[in-house]
Amino acid sequence: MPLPSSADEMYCFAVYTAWHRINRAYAPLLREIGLTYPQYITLTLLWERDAQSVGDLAQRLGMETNTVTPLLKRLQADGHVTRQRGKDDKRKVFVHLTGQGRALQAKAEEITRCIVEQSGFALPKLDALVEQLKTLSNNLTPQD
Amino acid sequence: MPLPSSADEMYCFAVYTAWHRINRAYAPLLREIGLTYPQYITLTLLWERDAQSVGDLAQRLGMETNTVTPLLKRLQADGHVTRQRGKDDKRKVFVHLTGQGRALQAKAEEITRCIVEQSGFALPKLDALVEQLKTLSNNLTPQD
DNA sequence: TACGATTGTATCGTGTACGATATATATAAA
DNA sequence: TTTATATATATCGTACACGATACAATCGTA
Repeated sequence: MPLPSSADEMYCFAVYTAWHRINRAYAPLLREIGLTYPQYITLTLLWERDAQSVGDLAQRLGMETNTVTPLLKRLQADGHVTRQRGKDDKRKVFVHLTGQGRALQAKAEEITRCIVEQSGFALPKLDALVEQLKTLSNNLTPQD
Repeated sequence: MPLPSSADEMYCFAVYTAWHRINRAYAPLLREIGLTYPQYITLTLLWERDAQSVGDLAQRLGMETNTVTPLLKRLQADGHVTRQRGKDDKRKVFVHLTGQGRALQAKAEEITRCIVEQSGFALPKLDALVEQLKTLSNNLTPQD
């Protein structure tokens, strides 16, 4: 048993480890299309709905704008998105997909399909897992 | 539904988010005793068994030594551990708890107890969750 | 014994992630 | 209209996290 002896600590350690391994499983595949995992997640939100503000993206990612801003600048530098000040409210910056950024979706879906298959989990089991994780998350940070 | 539309992506997003929220729930409490979450996890391994090598700690944390080395140096700078070259094998560096580092265990356990209570999960449910995460993790990176 | 390969740790560069803070814009109040 | 407050984003400093690489110590084999 290579985990902390206290039962309390095992639970948090397990989620910590699971996140690491998922990231490590994704990283080499995503690297082939020049993305990091957070960049991929961010693009996923944009593929679902284009032209979101920095704040909206940060809120949905559960991150701060000071994390998302440089990430978006890298996506912009790589030609996947553009960033434009809002005309209505000049404080806001809206992120738009480029053709190149939209074209990545097909490749990314292929990668995700590969990972999910590798997980060895059938859909009902994955659903239950996701539900539990959501409940856990919401209990820990109910303000969101 | 503030998540990616594709079912595939939801699962990985859920673990990603859960890890973030657990970290964010821990961070303010750990800050009171001057630790980050990875530092806390590392100390947990040392509280369980003292005098482990850098490589052993990295392997159990699922991280690379180039991540663990600076983390351990910070723990050393803060007076929680010492690092000593092995006498038998001089390539190895063994990490030992100081009295101060050992004294943190009581405070840290109190924090963890608080978090687990906040999670709102009874032990059998947590056990099931941990089992699923372990299976998922192992499927994704079976080489470990 | 010598020497090539392996092992254990550390260094460097890049990319998240967050707290604290700054800046500009927008809104509300006086 | 001026002032105060709130909002949206960005900047700065610190701490992970990893790939690539460097280096010294050790081991294996000739």
